[in-house]
Amino acid sequence: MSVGSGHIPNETIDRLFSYLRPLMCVLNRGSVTVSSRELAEICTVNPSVVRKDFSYIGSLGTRGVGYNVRELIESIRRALKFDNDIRIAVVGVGNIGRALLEHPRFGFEGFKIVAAFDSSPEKVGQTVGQVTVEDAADLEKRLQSEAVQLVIVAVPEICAPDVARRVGDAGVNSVLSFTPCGLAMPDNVNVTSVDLSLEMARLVYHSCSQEGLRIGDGAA
Amino acid sequence: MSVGSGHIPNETIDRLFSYLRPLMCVLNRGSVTVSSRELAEICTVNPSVVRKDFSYIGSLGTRGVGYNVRELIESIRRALKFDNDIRIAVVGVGNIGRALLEHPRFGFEGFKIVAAFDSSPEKVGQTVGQVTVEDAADLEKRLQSEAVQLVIVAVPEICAPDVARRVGDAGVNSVLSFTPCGLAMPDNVNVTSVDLSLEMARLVYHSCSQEGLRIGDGAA
DNA sequence: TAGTGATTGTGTTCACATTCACAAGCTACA
DNA sequence: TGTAGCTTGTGAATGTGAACACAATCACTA
Ligand SMILES: NC(=O)c1ccc[n+]([C@@H]2O[C@H](COP(=O)([O-])OP(=O)(O)OC[C@H]3O[C@@H](n4cnc5c(N)ncnc54)[C@H](O)[C@@H]3O)[C@@H](O)[C@H]2O)c1
Ligand SMILES: NC(=O)c1ccc[n+]([C@@H]2O[C@H](COP(=O)([O-])OP(=O)(O)OC[C@H]3O[C@@H](n4cnc5c(N)ncnc54)[C@H](O)[C@@H]3O)[C@@H](O)[C@H]2O)c1
Repeated sequence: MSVGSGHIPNETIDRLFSYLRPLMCVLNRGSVTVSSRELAEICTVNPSVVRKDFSYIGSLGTRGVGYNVRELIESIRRALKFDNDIRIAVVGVGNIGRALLEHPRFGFEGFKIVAAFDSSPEKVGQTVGQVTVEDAADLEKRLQSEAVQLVIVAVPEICAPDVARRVGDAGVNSVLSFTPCGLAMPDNVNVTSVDLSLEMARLVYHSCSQEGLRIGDGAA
Repeated sequence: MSVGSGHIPNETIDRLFSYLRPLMCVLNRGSVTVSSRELAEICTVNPSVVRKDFSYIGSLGTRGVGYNVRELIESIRRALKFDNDIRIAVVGVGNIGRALLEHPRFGFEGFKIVAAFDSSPEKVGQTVGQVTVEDAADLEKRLQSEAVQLVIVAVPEICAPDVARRVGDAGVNSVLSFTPCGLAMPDNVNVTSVDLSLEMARLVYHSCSQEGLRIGDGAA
């Protein structure tokens, strides 16, 4: 019972994606193979974690040698259903929306922003990044005609629930929201909220907690 | 053995923070108490999760009644070491940095951006949000004089490792980075990277996975 | 072809987090 | 005062991922 027959843990999914960037570096460096130890070092994880992660998507390595970098990248993308570019739309071209649209890196990583929407007449018609901002009134229709797979919601908090509902109705089932409020969504729609406040609170908490650990560091 | 004598699970820390926003709403609504069932419903978690989370920071509820909202907020903030405003600096006032500086919500949530830095002469001297952009050359000195607890790094990828190192040297031990590359940091510095690509990849993966589950939804 | 050194793949063990179930304890009311 | 109806707090069971150790397997060399 090997090749991806069963179920892949959530944490493994995340790590599989996070291996892609370092692997591209290794590939550009000219290496043909990479060992679990080396990759683990780059990603600061345990080597056995790397091996077990790869074991979920099949036996890709050669004992005594390591993993073929090119094959590995290919297999990870396949496992993550990341073969083709992911088609994205941005709703709300304010500070955040603009930053996303002008961010060139997404294009290199397999994400393609195919449309942007705003309700403000001033914004509609502007070209930002690779796309021209469209009127939010046409949202549903255009999401379908552009075969959008994922929508990034970057509108003011008060509008977010309404926008999210419309996105869901249009048949898109992945939403990345920048408003930390909970968006009521049907079961078939996955929502993730980017909550910077939470990240910051966590960081500060952990820094404070380890404060007490700095004991006995007198010069020895 | 009750009141926060032991160790609080990481997941609980995250959830405790995430309860704060809904609790503020409940408070503004005028409710004096809230039950674990009600709060769980708002946050879409299991009620027993809520109760166990609160049990880690002491016995705060009244059986048969629920939790006093005001006391609860107070206790959570205390447990998270969130009594005073967290002092933050932003390095790199580009698209992302500007969005953060102009975001008013952070102020209401207990985060205070006390300084911003950029290396571009055009940016230095500009006032964005509540602060005036300073020259990045003064970074270390100013981080210390402003008693900054957390630095948000929003500079181009190529500069990030250098900026991070300087921040660490200045004695700040919490860094929130927008570059997804791994930043080598001493052990006493906590780094979190905001990786939107990862979030998007995860969303799409899970949407694709549950595709096969839509079986037998013929009109019944 | 046999021996050596290196690395993968995985069964097992361990640690942590979620869920469940229920006794303990509070309020309200007659 | 006693009873009924909730809701909390928590021990125990369950589920899930991480760490570990080691046999299986490969390339290389003589
Ligand atoms: N800026 C930050 O650093 C930051 C941090 C955390 C969370 N957020 C959240 O992200 C969201 C966006 O932030 P921002 O700073 O870009 O806000 P912003 O005010 O700069 O931009 C919002 C944009 O949405 C447009 N808009 C409003 N209603 C709309 C609708 N119904 N349909 C389409 N477009 C609509 C507006 O015209 C505007 O262009 C907000 O909810 C904010 O709370 C922002
Ligand atoms: N914009 C996005 O949507 C997005 C998404 C994901 C990640 N990121 C990452 O976030 C970071 C910032 O993105 P951005 O869009 O704001 O970039 P940006 O180019 O708009 O802004 C970068 C700013 O940093 C300043 N800077 C450069 N070197 C500096 C130094 N040594 N010290 C201080 N300031 C310096 C520049 O003058 C500029 O103002 C980048 O690493 C980017 O890859 C951005």
